[in-house]
This record gives sequence, C-alpha cells and structure tokens, in this order.
Amino acid sequence: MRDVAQLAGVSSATVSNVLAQRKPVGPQLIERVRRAAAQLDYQVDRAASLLRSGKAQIVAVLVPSIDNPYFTSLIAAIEHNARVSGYDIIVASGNDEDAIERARLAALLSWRPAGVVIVPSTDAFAGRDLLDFARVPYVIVDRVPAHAGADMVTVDNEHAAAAAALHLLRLGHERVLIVASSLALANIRERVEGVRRTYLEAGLPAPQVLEAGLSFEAIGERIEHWLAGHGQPSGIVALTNFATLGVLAALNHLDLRVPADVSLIGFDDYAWMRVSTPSITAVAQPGERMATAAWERLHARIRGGQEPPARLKLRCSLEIRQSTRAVGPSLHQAGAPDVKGLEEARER
Amino acid sequence: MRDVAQLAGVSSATVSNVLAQRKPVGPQLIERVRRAAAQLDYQVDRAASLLRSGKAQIVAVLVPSIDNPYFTSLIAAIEHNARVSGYDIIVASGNDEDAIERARLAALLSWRPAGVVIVPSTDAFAGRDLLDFARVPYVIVDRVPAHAGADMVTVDNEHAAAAAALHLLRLGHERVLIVASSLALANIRERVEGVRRTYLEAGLPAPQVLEAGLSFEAIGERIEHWLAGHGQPSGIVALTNFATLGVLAALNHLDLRVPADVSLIGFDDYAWMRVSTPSITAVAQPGERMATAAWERLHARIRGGQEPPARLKLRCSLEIRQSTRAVGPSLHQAGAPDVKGLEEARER
DNA sequence: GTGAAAGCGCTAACAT
DNA sequence: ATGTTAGCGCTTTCAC
Repeated sequence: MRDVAQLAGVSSATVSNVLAQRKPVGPQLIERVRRAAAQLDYQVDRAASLLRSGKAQIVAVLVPSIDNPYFTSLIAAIEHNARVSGYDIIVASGNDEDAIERARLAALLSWRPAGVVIVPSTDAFAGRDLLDFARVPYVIVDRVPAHAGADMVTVDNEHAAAAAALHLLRLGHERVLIVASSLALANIRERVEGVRRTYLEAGLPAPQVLEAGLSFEAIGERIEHWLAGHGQPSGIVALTNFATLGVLAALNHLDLRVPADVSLIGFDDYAWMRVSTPSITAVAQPGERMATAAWERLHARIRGGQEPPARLKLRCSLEIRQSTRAVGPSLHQAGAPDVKGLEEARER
Repeated sequence: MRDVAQLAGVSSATVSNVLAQRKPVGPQLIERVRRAAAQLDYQVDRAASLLRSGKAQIVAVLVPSIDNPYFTSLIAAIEHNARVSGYDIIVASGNDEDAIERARLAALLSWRPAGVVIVPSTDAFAGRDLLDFARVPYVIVDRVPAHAGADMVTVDNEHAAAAAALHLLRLGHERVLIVASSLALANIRERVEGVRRTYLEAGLPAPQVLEAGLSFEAIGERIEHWLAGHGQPSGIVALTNFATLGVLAALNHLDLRVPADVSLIGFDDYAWMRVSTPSITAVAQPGERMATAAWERLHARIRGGQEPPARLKLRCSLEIRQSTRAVGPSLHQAGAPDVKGLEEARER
C-alpha cells in the first residue's frame, strides 16, 4: 500500500479511501490511485484491514448439512449474491446438532464476519446467544425458531403442504400417509399441519404421520417397515427431499409401482424428479428467491439498516407431474362443495 | 489476550505459545493459561494472528460451479477433513470461466489461506500463476491441466470409461453413443478415449461422440436433436451427471424406454439413481476418498512437506443396475476371446 | 523456559 | 479534500 501511495504521489489514507470508496476523493486522484494499484497488482491485505476496522468483507453461512442439495443450492445462491456485493463467504456445517452448531458458529464468528446467514440445526437455535453477543447482523433461513428477534426468511410450509394435500384430495385419495423427517422441526410440523387441516376440513380423517428420520437410508427402511405393518395407502406425501428418495427406495423394494399402486408427492424440486420415470409431482421451494431475499435483508442490516426484524414467508409452487393419479370417484368431479370452497380459500 | 495473561500471571507471549503450542512451556504454566483462557471465554483474534504471522487457519476451495452436486459433495468432504484439523474453509465458484476463476482466486488469496484446493474451471488452469506467485500450497482436484508442478488428485477416467464400455460390449451393444459435456476438458477426453479404445480393441467401430454442453437443459435438447438426425443407438454412455440427466430428459421426451429401447450408463452415483425406475447403472467416482486424499496432501504441504509433487489416480467403480440390458448375441457368452482378454487386461 | 518490545498493513480520528 | 499519526491484537525476535 505504501508503494501504491508513493507511485500515485498521495498518502496511504487516500489510497485506502479510494479503494474502499469510503470518503469523497478528488476524481483525478481517484484515477491516479486506481492506475497505480492496477500497475502494482495491489490487493488490500484483508487481515490488516480486518484488524483495524473490526469488520471483514465476509459473510458466514452455517447450514445443518453440506450434503443436502437443498442447503447447497442455498449456499450457491448466497455466494452469488454476496460476491456481487464484494463479500466472500465462509461455510460450515452444524451437522444437525446443537452442540456442533454452536462450536462451528463460534469459529465462524472469530472471523468477525460482516453478517451471518444461518439455517439452525434444530428449533432450539443453539447459536442465538452467540450471535446476539457478537452483535453481528444475521438472518435466519428456512427453519424458524419460536422466538427470535431477527430477520427470517422461510416458505409458507403450511400452505405448500395444503396445496399438495388438496391435489391428492381432488384425485380421490382418502388414505394418505405423511412421511416426515423429524417432528422436532417446526417447518416439518407446519407441513404436517397443512396436510392434516386440509383433510379435516374436507370432512375426511386426518392422514397418518410417519416420523422417519434425517438420513435417506434410514427413512427408506422405516417406510418399508411401516407399510408392512399398516397396509398400503393410496397416496404418500413426503415432506423433505430425502424423505422423497426414501419413499421411492421403499416402494421399489416392495415392488409397488408409482403411480399405479400409490401416488407420491415429493418435497423440493430437482432435475432428477423431472426426468425420472414417472416424473415426480413435487412442492418446489423457491430456493433462489429465498437466498436473494435473505441476502437483501442481511445486506441492508450490514449497511446499518434499523428497520424492525421481520419474517418473510415465500410461497411454494406445486409442480404436478406423473407420480400422482386419480383413484376412485374424484371428489372434484363429483362437485363436492366443501372441497371446492377449500380450494378457493387456499389458492387465492 | 492481555486479560488472560494477567489472570494467569504470565506474559502475553507465553499465552500465545501455550495456545498455539508453538514453543515448549512449563506444564504448570500451560495449565494456568488454559484455565484462564477458558474462564474468560477467550478466543484468539484471527485477524491479528493472521496479520502478524501471515498465515490463516483457513483453506480456500475453488470449484467451477457450486450448483453441481459433484462439486458440492467434494466441498462437504473437504470441509469435514479441514475442520477436524482446525481449519475453516472459504469457498468460491469459478463459474466455468477462466477470467472469473482468476478473479475469485485473487480474492481468496488475499485471505492468505494456508492452502488451496482447486478444481480448475478449464484445462487452461488460469489461476496457476496466481497460486505460484502467492507461494501457497495447493492441490488440484478432478480436472488436471497438462503441465502442473503440483499435487493432483483425480480418478482414472480412462479406466472408468473403459469399464462402462466393456459392460455394454458384453451385453452386445455395438451401436453406442457417447454423450460428453465438453471435449475441452481433459478428463472428458480421457473418458471418451476409454470407451473408444475398448470398442476399437474389440474390433468394433468407435462409438460416436456428441459434445452436448455444460448445462443439463442444453444437453437434453442437443441429444434429442442428435437422436432425431442419427437414429437410435442401442446404448448410451453419459460422461457427467448432468449429461446423464440430459439423456434421461431427452429419452423421456422421445418416449424411448430405458432399458427396453436403449441402455444407459451414467456418470457419478447419486441416491436418485438407485431409486429411480429403472435404477441407473453408473460409474461411481470415489468423491470422499478424493477429498480425503487431497486434504492429506495439502495438509502435509501446509506443515512443510517437501516431497516432489505427485499425481494420484483413484479407481472408480461401475455400479451395475437396471438401466443396461443385453441385446442381440452376447459377445461374452459367445466367448469372443478378444473381449475376454480385454477384460482381464483392464480389470487387473 | 519466560518476558519485553517491535511491528505486521491497514483504517479512523484528527489536523490541516 | 487530503495528509499525519496512532494503534488494532497478536506473534516473533531477542534478551535473560
């Protein structure tokens, strides 16, 4: 930096101000400094900058698992947004465990990131006190703890699940199984509730719920076991992408065909769902929009925004494909009025 | 740190030495310092540490794309290994472009990472000079530039592709299409060569090659177009995961059944390939082993290892599933001696 | 084996 | 609008 200052014939403070666009500087000096910096291939030493200013041009991203494509697509979108604004990202995985989440978060915070994007590993949101103590702006994505005075971006889980349920309902499915990952997560409970309410409001018994776990291998086994013990539903709603995979694995194993033997609605929307045979009807979460919204919130806070924290709920869309088919008498065609009314109420 | 030193009744230098385990310190002092640090919840300021020492406990990971599950699984595995050794990771995407790769790499290097894991965006390996200039240890993964005096970890692409080809050959497939992403990448060319050589050595004409692009939507369209113009092969080898998806999309669209109408071997092995109907025969790359090997190399260099750079080639495995089936007279059952010989030569 | 002191390269506060 | 200067918190060198 000294060299740049010398070459441009200015002080180091001016170089700093030009490069960080902090204080107003005369246009000719700006030009001289820029040229000198370019000529010397100069890059600010982020360590020194960070040490002095106390803030890094970095945002930390903490997700429950880096192996889950849902979270990695979130990371990719955040990375893109952050980069455009000149921030690098550091990532870590909480491994679905509170203790690890805390430990990883502490490590990330020691970089003094300008902001943090966090998907809590559990509803306990074990990292909250660390974040608050560090006074770093943060935004909570996807999983939402009960009480948190912070910005949050999620999807409308109940609405999404209700749309899926309504689709099955219209196709005449009365015996439906919900495959949940873990009911300890609020967003999963909301999804369960969306399906339940839709069925109850239509005057049908509430679907059964299977809590199958977080890893897709385990999920497959549990489902297989459940189906053996409870008999076959006509439709299944899988509430996560791993649950969707697990259901398919189990059905394959039991030699049950989709949608001939059982209809399936998955959660999350991936390329393979479009190309598999049959293609999979699925609830598509707006991952990119979530990431963009989260970044906008965080960026505003980083720049000192003081609006009260808000919770943003985005709508999912139901991508109807080949894995769901009509069975028995269609309630919709039969013109059942309560279902029709429900539809309008929910799809407004 | 001053507080810790005071509480423990020692100098700050001693605190530093204890915490970083740099110089030998008396066991009682170690204990006192440790206790004081714990009591005050002390964490070293990484900025100051970095500024003074010039090295961060960070490794930079640069991949061509964060949207590709192949690369994200690599990131996940690297993150895990690095974390165990006390390093955080910063990630960036080169977006499959040399210029962006260079720019992102420059940004990452300004953090003075202890090491870099890089999957070059193209064979040009545009970041080489930056890495060499920064004198930072690095390891090149997956894609290997022609000349590079650095540690490299790849798979044996030619062998893997040959195994896939051999499988089709044994099943009697003589008219085979290779769907490549981009022939500008050496690893893709090696895969093409593996298939070609296997067929040529068996006395059969070389399979045709379709260069379909990097995005899976584009790939699907190109394949559809190709099939319309060239007629239908009996078997397809897709050389990347996106190519595999693209092939499936195209076949679906043309209403061709797998494996009844055409057999398919994919590249990379994901959960959905196991559970789709039919399940997809695929070349499984040892992603986790690659990441572990890469980390071991890098870690050794970070600690000052001076062995000459080496290229490590790992073996892939062929996961045989339902998407491939025998057609016509099986060359294998017919006991064609050249094929048999080939098999032994390649599967040693 | 331990402590004292210098200084890494930058930015913020202040002076001009 | 620009320059001067102090000091961020640690690690390293050197003296003991």
